[in-house]
Amino acid sequence: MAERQRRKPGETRDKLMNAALTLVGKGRHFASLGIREVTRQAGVVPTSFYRHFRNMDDLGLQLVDELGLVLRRMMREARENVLQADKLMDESVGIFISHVQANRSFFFFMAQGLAGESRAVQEGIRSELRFFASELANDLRRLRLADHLSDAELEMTCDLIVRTVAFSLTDLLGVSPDDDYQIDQIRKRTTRFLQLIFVGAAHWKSEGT
Amino acid sequence: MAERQRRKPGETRDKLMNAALTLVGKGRHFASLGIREVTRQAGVVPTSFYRHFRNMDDLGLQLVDELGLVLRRMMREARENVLQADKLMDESVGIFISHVQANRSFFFFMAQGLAGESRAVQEGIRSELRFFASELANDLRRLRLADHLSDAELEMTCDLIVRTVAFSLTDLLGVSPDDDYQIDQIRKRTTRFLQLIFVGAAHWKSEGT
DNA sequence: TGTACATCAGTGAACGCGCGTTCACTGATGTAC
DNA sequence: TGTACATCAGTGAACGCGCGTTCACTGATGTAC
Repeated sequence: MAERQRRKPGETRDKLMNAALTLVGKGRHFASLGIREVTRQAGVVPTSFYRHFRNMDDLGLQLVDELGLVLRRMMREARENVLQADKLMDESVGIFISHVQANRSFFFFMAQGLAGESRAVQEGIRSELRFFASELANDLRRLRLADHLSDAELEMTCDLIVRTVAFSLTDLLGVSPDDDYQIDQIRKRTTRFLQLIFVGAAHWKSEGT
Repeated sequence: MAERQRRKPGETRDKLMNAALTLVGKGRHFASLGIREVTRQAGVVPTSFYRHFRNMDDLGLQLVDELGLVLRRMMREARENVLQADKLMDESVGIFISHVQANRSFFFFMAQGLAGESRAVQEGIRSELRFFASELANDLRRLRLADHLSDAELEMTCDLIVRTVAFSLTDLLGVSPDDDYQIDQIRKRTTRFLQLIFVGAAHWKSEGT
């Protein structure tokens, strides 16, 4: 081949990152991927890898950054579409699930990375989740859905919500993307979890804990 | 070497499983471990591996079984020690944390396996968690702490509790085992999560959801 | 506008190494008679 | 109790292969004058 070199800048870089994601999406664990394997999947010579990444950990870190973008897009869509407070949970969970379906590989990567080999990747994903929780807290304040909670209590509630949704992610990824019945079960269960947490938050103060 | 062959039956098998766990405990991901690496750590010749396991996945499956024993021991201890209902959560979380500290490698393996490469390992761990949740439901019934909840509601609550604790596991494993301050923070946060869930469960019915 | 040069992303060949797996062999233990 | 044999967990040598990484090279693009 070797037809054209130096196409659009960053093209090969993207190809490599997508190749890694593709392999992860096929069920491989990121920690077990090799450089030659990724370049092969990307249709690129092995040496090209080093033009863009120092090693696989480095590629992982850059995937975390892209993951951040995916999460932010999801958040934006949720904010735009959730207008009525009473449907907040239903719709948010729905948006979450549809984004997971549309970016399955990314979310596989995220689920793997939480207990992954690279401490840096782990920290990156964790900090994305923290950011997510704090944005959620802002939104709930804005919608005046948490007026009776102190900042610390609201933060705790949002933290628990994000964790619960993140755990549902592993349910979702364990099921075929075509299995609508199972996916709907997960959707319902996740929604009920969130409702339970909200009921808890609503009555938190009255317990005097 | 080759001093003695055929010592206690299963001795080498245990050595291999412990070697894999040790490597995982050192931060390696199970999916990236190799047969030669594990046998090296175990101080055993590579060919010995095949006397006990077909491949690394097989070893992983057998680790899941042992993990089950660890979890059952933990459950038993919790049942023996939690006598007063009002300290139930505090003490249970304490027992959980001390067992994680005592079996760190096992819990690393568990956290990794939930989003792991082998579908079988994943299913095994998931089913351990389900079992745990159903045992918890039994206990809460027995202690008459869930009288106002239907079976389905109680099951949901216990599921959420187990998930929350499992997620705290990843917090715990991300922190040095000597960092008492951070561990105490995690302990407190987890306890508060559980309290929030309990408050939610206590007021669930009154919402008419 | 044209020319000279630096930069940079791609290439293919080559390296030494560790990997998973096979094989035939060894000797201790368990079992049948 | 003794003997013959099957079984089984260990061993070390050997295999071919794919791995990560290096190197010198190529040619397109960007930049200075």
